Amino acid sequence: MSYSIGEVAKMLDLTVPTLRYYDKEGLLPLLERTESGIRKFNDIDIESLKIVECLKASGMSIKDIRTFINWCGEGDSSLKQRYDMFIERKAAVEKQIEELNKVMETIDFKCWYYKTALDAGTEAVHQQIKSGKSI
Amino acid sequence: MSYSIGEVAKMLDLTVPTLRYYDKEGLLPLLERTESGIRKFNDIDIESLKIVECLKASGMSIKDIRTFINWCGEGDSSLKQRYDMFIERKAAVEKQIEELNKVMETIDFKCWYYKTALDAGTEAVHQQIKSGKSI
DNA sequence: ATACAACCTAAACCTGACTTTAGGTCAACA
DNA sequence: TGTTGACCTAAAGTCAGGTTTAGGTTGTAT
Repeated sequence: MSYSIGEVAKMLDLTVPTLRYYDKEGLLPLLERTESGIRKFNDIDIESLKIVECLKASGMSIKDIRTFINWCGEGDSSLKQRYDMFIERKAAVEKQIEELNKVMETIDFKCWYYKTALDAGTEAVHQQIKSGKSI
Repeated sequence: MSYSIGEVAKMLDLTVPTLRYYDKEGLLPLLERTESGIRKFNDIDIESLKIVECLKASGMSIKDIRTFINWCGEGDSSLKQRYDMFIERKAAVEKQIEELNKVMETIDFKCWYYKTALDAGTEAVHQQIKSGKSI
């Protein structure tokens, strides 16, 4: 099976220019073309793009993703680098989740704060001792 | 207690120019100054900045944070908007955590994939049926 | 044959969130 | 009194990650 750039854009919820940009940035080094120069994506390209999206969602830059893609093209000699990179990504994502959990606590407090204020009709319900300007 | 911009930068792990930028962007509307124009941060400003950081970490833009800050200055008439905003933020953060958990699954798989490949000395250990290019 | 959508490139443009630069003021210490 | 470090502003610069534009080609349906 092979897909046009427009089909892939729909499948992965990306725009056509974004896919061209990724290609230009070297994230699709093995992408094939028709004789007339039209890109032909196969299932492995789609899987690669899903990994690219995963790495992007983990907070990696395009430049660092390209480094990884290049390692993939170098074969077994880069296995250690690639392993280390995923271990590092794991730690980074764990840290982000932790951070978001802390953010959630604050947001949950604010939801309660504004719900009670809204029920009371006024934020003054929360001004026990400390008064004055506040968000 | 009041603090200089440099002290606040250290306390919140921000740069001095970033704090000036936030001020210029209207995130600190009640910030006081000395007669000679030097910024004087008090404890409530610090708390406000912590909320700004929380909202930023939840994925909000400076522009939208300013809108919220402006609502805070409008008093009780904006309670509903502020409540709704936090409910929306809660949903947004939940979605991000969910997304990161999916990302984690893929990364965990890749950690396993590369660990076994590394132990075997070659990625070929994973090529059972489908062979060819792959990341 | 002709239209029309989908494809192509190169290059310019855009946005957000800062950072850097340039030129100046202020406050405390020796 | 001088000098040093921290403060100030306005304006320009930076960077990532795309998006838009302009001009052109391709392929399929009528």
